[in-house]
Amino acid sequence: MYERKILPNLNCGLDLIGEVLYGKWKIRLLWFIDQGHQRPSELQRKIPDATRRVLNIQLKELEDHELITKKIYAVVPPKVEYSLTEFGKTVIPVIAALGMWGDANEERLRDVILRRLKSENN
Amino acid sequence: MYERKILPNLNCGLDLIGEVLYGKWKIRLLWFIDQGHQRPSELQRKIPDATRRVLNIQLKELEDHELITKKIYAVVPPKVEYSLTEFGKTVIPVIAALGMWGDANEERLRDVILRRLKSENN
DNA sequence: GCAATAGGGGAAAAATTTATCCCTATCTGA
DNA sequence: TCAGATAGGGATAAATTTTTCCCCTATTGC
Repeated sequence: MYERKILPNLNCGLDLIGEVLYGKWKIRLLWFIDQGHQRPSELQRKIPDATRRVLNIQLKELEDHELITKKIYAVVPPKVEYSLTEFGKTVIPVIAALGMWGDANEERLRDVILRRLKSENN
Repeated sequence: MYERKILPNLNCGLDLIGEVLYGKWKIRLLWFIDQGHQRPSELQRKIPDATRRVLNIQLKELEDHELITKKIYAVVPPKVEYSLTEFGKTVIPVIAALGMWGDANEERLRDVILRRLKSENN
């Protein structure tokens, strides 16, 4: 496992939430789990751009941070289900706020993001 | 300037907001600018763990994404002031929601984050 | 002349995060 | 018997982000 060399700042609320929500797919994972997509394979189908590997890694981090729990059924073929913890549920409204702002400004955001990409790759 | 090799996903609101808010210091920059700390040196004092260089880079990105504007005064020594655009102001409540959740769960978050760090560096 | 102030930026290194590739199991259905 | 589904993990490469280091501009004050 990778060992951090630079310790994170944990001074204020923004630092703290950043520490648990940063990660390319974490917010989406929480969102889809909340929507009832609890099995790894479902999540992978919902987030096809992520590789299985990263999703597993990020799910593990979410679990370590107590936002989700993992239930492994002793059956074959294996079955696993993730659920939000009570704590995890409290972060959903915050994610919803992020998504709503993004949706409300969809066109403009797409526009400025693409413009910047083009000038980068000028 | 670094040229991306993997294009970002811009499918949903969450992708879009992620694209403009990701960056280790961006949220804090927006927050402090909103609080009235508009000059680069002030922002640097507010965020001492970031180097000048990164703050400049991230401020430039926020500017490209039209969340802030930069005003350069033709004086010596130079004076620069950043302000939120109208668009940028609309994202502040979302950031506030992030910060409030983080503050409300401060102890627990610090606890789980530190626990995970220790087991990583076990 | 030299330091301090205020704001920048290039290049390269280091840190961190993601992606790629390959392997392990077992059961079901064709 | 072979393909596919289900879940997982190690090793390594590649991508991306952040840090480090060093340099530049111009004026004011001593």
